[in-house]
Amino acid sequence: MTNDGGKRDPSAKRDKSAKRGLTSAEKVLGVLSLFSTERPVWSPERAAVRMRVSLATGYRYFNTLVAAGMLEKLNRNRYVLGPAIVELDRKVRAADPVLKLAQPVMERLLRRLREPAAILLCRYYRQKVMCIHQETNRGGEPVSSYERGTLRPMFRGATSKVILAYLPPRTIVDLWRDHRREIVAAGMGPGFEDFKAALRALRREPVNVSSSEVDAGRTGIAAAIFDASGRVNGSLSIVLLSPPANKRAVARLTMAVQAAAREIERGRGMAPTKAG
Amino acid sequence: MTNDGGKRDPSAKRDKSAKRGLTSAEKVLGVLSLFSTERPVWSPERAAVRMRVSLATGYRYFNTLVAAGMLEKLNRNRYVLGPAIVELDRKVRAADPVLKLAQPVMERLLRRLREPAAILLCRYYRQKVMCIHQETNRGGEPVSSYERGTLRPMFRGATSKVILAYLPPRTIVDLWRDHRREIVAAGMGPGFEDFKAALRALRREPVNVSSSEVDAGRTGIAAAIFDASGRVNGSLSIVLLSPPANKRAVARLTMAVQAAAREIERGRGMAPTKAG
DNA sequence: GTGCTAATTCTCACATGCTGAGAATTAGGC
DNA sequence: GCCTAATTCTCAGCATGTGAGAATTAGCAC
Repeated sequence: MTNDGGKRDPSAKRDKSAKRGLTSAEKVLGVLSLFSTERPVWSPERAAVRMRVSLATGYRYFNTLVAAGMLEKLNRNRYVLGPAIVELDRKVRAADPVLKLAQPVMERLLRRLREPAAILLCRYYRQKVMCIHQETNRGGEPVSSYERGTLRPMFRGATSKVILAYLPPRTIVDLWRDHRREIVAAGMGPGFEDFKAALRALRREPVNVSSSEVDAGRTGIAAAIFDASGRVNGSLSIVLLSPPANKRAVARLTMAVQAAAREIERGRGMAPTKAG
Repeated sequence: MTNDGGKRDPSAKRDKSAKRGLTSAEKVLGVLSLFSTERPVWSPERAAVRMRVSLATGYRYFNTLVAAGMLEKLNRNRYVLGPAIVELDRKVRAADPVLKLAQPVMERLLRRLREPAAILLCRYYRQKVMCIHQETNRGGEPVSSYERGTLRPMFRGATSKVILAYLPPRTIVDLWRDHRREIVAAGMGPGFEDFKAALRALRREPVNVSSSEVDAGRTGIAAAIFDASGRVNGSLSIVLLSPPANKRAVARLTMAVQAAAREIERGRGMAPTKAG
């Protein structure tokens, strides 16, 4: 799904999974990850080649995805991601307790800001950080790169680093194994011990402030959000579109984002619908 | 996906599809439609019972969906729809040319309105109408029932009726077959000829105005949006939260929504990315 | 309309791999 | 660190997914 070139989820069992071929349903679902912003339209033929299946099977896959609404036939030979996805995301939003809690807090936080900024709610997803919700005091456009569903780099930017700092040890090990190069480039190397030390350092500050690490000229001020059992759930961050005026301004925003994160945490507790 | 109780897509071949059982991938995808706003959390066991498969297979289905990111394990026994859906919807939005064109038009249209209102962009989807985008001049909350991904009834409300009016004959026949009761209740019966006459009547007006058909006290003013080959693509509508002041106000809004729809249509033409 | 070509479905035989039942194992909670 | 429920594993049997190619359909040009 992450379009990372077909690399399997590294948090899955690493021992035997490599051997066994993909199940049929996995291959069908895999078709969805062919679709990207750069290449939003696919034909069954081209997909069949990419998935290493016959043309007939390519059509079979597309047909079952179309039947599920996950794909939509634009016209002869041209398919795009389908409306079922839109409907599903609505359900995801409706079922997300953190989003529900965070939204009003984010709106309130934004209203207190005088400078052009965006407030971001993000979470960890597959060795990256995904934007869940954005509030902005501009006409939307200038910060559109942070909209819901966008992925951000794991090791750069306050939004990500504040999550990274608190990820469970297993995940940290996996990240080191899979992204050593990137970690070193971000100044958290060169060894695993250095990386862990960098994370400890991040944990010492309640809020992370980073400038121009993702987008030039932008400053992120981020606080982690924890769930009831103390695990990191995501992050809340203020993204300033232009460099902050002075130290005092940064201090003020630091306080504000931290307070907002704590407020979101306070709202949790009531368990969502019970599963049977 | 529409949660319509497992009813199959009626636009599919109706002759032989009934006989053959579901393919494996179809069943896996079918699991996703168990999740709803009312019941957002499922266990593999309960899903296995609902899908008429063994417990082991229930776990297998959940595992492949989790591997694809379509489901996420909250904790032991509790699964929710996963972040891959969020990521996919981002791609859907990025690939939607109508949305891209409509958004600025909708913002501009909204700014011209003095009264509390929402502007809706909608489309046909599986015998219903789905909201694709919403712009509102209130604090979001009071019109939240129209947010992206929401389904609206096919035969009530201006937003839907203006689409219904131009659906292809095949679809109309299917709708009559599957929703006769509802159509009659909406005053478009009692016979198929009456239904077709009602649609003709709708087509005679460029804009449809309906009051309190979906939500009490609300008025919808909607215009159809057509694609380059003249097929109905969706609808643009103004939803007034309180009854309009007078006839003149309605006439003004009618003009405005129609002009906006034409503006969106004018923007199309440039073909999206070519498929291979 | 008529014909052309490419897209799409169909047929069928084969073997892959999905399935259910139950045993074995793992993991949370007290 | 126990205990019970959750989850995975094993395995045999057969349903069904698969590829190759033929048959059909649908869009498009003239």
